[in-house]
Amino acid sequence: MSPPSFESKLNKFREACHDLGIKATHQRLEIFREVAHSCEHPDAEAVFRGVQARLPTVSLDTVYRTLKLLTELGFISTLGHRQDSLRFDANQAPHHHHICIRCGKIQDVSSPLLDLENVGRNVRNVGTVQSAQIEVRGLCTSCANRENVSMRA
Amino acid sequence: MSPPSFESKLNKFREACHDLGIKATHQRLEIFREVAHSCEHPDAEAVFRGVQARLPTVSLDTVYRTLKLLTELGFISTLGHRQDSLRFDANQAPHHHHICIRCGKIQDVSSPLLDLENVGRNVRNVGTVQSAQIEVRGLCTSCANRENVSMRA
DNA sequence: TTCCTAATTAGTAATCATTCTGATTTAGGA
DNA sequence: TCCTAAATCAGAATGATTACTAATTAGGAA
Repeated sequence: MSPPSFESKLNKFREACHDLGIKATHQRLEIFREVAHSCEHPDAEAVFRGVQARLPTVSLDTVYRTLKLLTELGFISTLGHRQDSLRFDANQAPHHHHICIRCGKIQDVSSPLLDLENVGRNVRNVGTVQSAQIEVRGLCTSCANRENVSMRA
Repeated sequence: MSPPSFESKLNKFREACHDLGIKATHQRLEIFREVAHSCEHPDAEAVFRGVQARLPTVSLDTVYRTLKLLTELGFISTLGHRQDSLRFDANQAPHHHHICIRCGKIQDVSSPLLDLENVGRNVRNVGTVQSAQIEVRGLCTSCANRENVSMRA
């Protein structure tokens, strides 16, 4: 990320803190800086090590809390989604998954537009393609209907 | 999955065991059956509970080992991939990821063909789309080059 | 600048999915 | 049937993450 773009993000973060009544602490700013300046898609431990160079007394706990906060505020995001546990599937036909963000239901989705060749054509410059998994998140039809009903009430 | 199709898979599994010199134990067959007959995309714990009804002394460890084996042999697959630790990303522009299966390097990939609207059109029947994450796995360019060199040697 | 309170720290411990260990059992070929 | 490596079992260990406590620090409004 380029420096000017980071500075504007930093200011937005300060504003968001102000609006929410939470404090823009050194730790929070440094942790944001660490993630923003890394191209490595670091994990919490790596962020911790990076921030430690500038704030030697920072605690791992603060790093975890702050990464969670930044994610919730939409300033950073996670790669993939947290998996409480790995799930298995005996359907060996090529397909992808739709995961309901309300009830957690997982449905199989197949689509020629999302097939391996199509993905491969779009990824050629970064490397080879062996597999592609698409995780779509949203409301399943029953949760979406329930939402519509409650909105009308 | 329909019963006849499962029986043929079961036979293929027996054959594969024979070919590889590994044993087609009750536990393995029952664990395979459990995943194949479930439409719930179960996790290891759920498979364990299901198999326990038929094999009361089965251990959780065996379930984990067998699910791993079945995955390696290509009889089942996992939803997404195991994350040792969650990784973070400050790039908030819509993009996806290419993960090198050799060195683990993660690269950002963006493509209009893989954007949210396009995905949404293909998923309309199962629910709404809020976000879509694509994880492409393969070799990064440097690992692919190294592979080509060693193949020529 | 002062003050109030949120935030941080250190250190410990809980949690939960997963994997390892060491002893015991068993599949399946001879 | 017998034998042996492979597989299983029960329980302990591991590793990421989260939580707790009590004491300390520091943001930021007045």
